[in-house]
Amino acid sequence: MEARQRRPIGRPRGFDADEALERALLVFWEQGYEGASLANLTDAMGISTTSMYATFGNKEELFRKALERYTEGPSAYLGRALDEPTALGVVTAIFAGTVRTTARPTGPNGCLGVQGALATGDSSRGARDLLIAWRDNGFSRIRERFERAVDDGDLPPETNPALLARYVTALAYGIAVQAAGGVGRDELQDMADAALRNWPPC
Amino acid sequence: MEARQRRPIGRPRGFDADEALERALLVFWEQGYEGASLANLTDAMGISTTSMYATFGNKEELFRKALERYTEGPSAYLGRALDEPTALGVVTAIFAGTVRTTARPTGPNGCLGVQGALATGDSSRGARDLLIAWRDNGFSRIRERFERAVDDGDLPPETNPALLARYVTALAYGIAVQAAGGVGRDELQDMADAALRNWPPC
DNA sequence: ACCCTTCTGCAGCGATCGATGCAGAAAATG
DNA sequence: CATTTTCTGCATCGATCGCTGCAGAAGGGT
Repeated sequence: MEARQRRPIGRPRGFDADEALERALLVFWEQGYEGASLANLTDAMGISTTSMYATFGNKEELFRKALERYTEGPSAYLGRALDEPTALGVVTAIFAGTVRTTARPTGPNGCLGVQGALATGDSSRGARDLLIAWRDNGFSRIRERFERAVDDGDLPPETNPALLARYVTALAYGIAVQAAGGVGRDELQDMADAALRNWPPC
Repeated sequence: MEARQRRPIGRPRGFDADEALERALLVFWEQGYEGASLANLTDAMGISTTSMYATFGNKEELFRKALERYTEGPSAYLGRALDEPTALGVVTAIFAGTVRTTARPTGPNGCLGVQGALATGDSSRGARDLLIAWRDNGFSRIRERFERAVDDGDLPPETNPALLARYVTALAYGIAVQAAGGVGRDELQDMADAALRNWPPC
């Protein structure tokens, strides 16, 4: 069989779908799902609504794909953090990644997974539930990493991994909320450093 | 002078403005500023849009008044917490109040001051900025309380009150985000208790 | 009685919401 | 060349958005 078709049949796309999705991600990140209108999105993406619907489906599907891109891009620090050899290293990397991603010198502040659709009307419940599942997935991965740390003897055997994961995610979400309100990167990093001086906290 | 006019001039209101505002508060709390449409609000309030505009001004003013009601009602625990004699007592009360208010057996979950308008479109920037100021006010009151605790010798003199206040508010916002996602009251309270076992954390 | 003031119900305002139908353009295929 | 497939630009859809004009109702003052 062939390695890959040279070009797909039919008229080729007149824009870069990846770059368009990146632009859409930035709009969702800054304005939230409900605050981002189709006009906002397509303007930023540089395409017509027709092209958007043909390529991405609809607004909710576009949001879902933007969230995937966010997970593999700005939020990819989580996966790397979980590979740190110690629980302390994991949490240090999580907090550093959270601060770096949510309080940025340019671009949107805050976390898409938090502010994208935290409280919504009925018509946006799909996006809201999607983010709830996204956050829950992050929590579960951290909890499982702490379970392994307990098994490794890295964390004391009496540690409650779920409780500890709740603590870490809560602090990370709190950092994201503060960053969304304009609190600066240095102040948030100092706070995270201070919180890490007591580890494990419970 | 008289104690009070018996009745104001003109046709009297056909509804209880306080109760209508309470209903509006619940809608904003659950659906956010952008997710709460005028139809949602007036339906819940049991009045017409005309009466709403005559009584409260417009949607943004209604939100402002609902936030005031929230501050003096569900969020009033903050003021009481700051009156606790020790910094540890203050933080314990703040966390307990946050958990109790954001993870409720009935009614909206989460914190209006966080999820009411965290990321919005341009047309809702007023509500967003209002909540940023609301959160900043809470932060400042906690920071000032910690400054006093340092002066009192209740907290070590090398304590950074602003940093500590960032930590407390971050954890509280994190609790609110988790509660908005459906995390239960007991689990959040256990986490807060565990975090308090190390105090001050920095 | 009469006027004045305030509130309510109905209807509808222009604008924007997310989403589509359709004709033609741009490519591969034959 | 003609055919097929896919994508684009234009125009627009019905629904909903926040909001308001207006006539009449419901009270007080004189």
